[in-house]
Amino acid sequence: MASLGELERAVMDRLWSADGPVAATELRAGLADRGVALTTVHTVLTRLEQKGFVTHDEARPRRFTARASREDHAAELMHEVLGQAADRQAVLARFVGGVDDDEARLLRELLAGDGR
Amino acid sequence: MASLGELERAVMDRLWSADGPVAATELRAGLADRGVALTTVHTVLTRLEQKGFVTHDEARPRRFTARASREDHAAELMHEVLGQAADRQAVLARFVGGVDDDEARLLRELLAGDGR
DNA sequence: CAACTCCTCTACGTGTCGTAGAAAAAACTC
DNA sequence: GAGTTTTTTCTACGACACGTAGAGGAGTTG
Repeated sequence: MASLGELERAVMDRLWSADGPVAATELRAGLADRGVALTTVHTVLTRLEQKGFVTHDEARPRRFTARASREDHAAELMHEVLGQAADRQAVLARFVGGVDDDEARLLRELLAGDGR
Repeated sequence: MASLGELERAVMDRLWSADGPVAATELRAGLADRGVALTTVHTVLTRLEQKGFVTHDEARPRRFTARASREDHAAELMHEVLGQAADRQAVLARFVGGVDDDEARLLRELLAGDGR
């Protein structure tokens, strides 16, 4: 379960917030508060690509895109955690026990739709 | 979100499988395949305590216990992931979309119980 | 082609984790 | 209770991940 560092997460956040591919320079601008060098951004992007979270096109100022949406990523993580558990039912029971009312309602609706 | 290393996870697994507190020597025996030294086990236990995953009693061959059950731990992780998401509804939707039939059935039952 | 921008390669510092020895502290044995 | 064994603590080191970025080459632009 490859996980993300501080800066890596920050970069992913920008990529997720953007709609469409983003160039390294733009990403760097978005991270201005951190004052990181452009090469740093590149390094992080390379690592994120190795981890499979990011892709880039072939155009020349390279443009980077998150592979999965922020929500898909979170949902995938949840599935990973669940998948690694031996007793999934027990985990789900505890998980459901911890969701608040609104979320429980939403879950019920989501599950009601398809009569599987 | 403190995460676990390879050996740390192995130790947690033993603690979770055991019913009741376990001494370091017993843990080491359970990890015989790895051939780790007893001091290594102690180091790992100390770190796991620092991370809040483990407690020990005051009896003299110290006995260690996992703070949360395996299932609680997994459920907590899932909540952590969900909690960090901005749009929880979207995450839940995708999560539900990915569960298999059995799990969906179970979830429906779990949610049907309380008419919140 | 000269100047500029962008990308890749390489590298270093720091923190975490697996690993364990040395030595203190406690327990056990006669 | 002195000697021996077990347990615990303290300290340390190598490997690897991650934040960080310089050097230098590749590509773009005027």
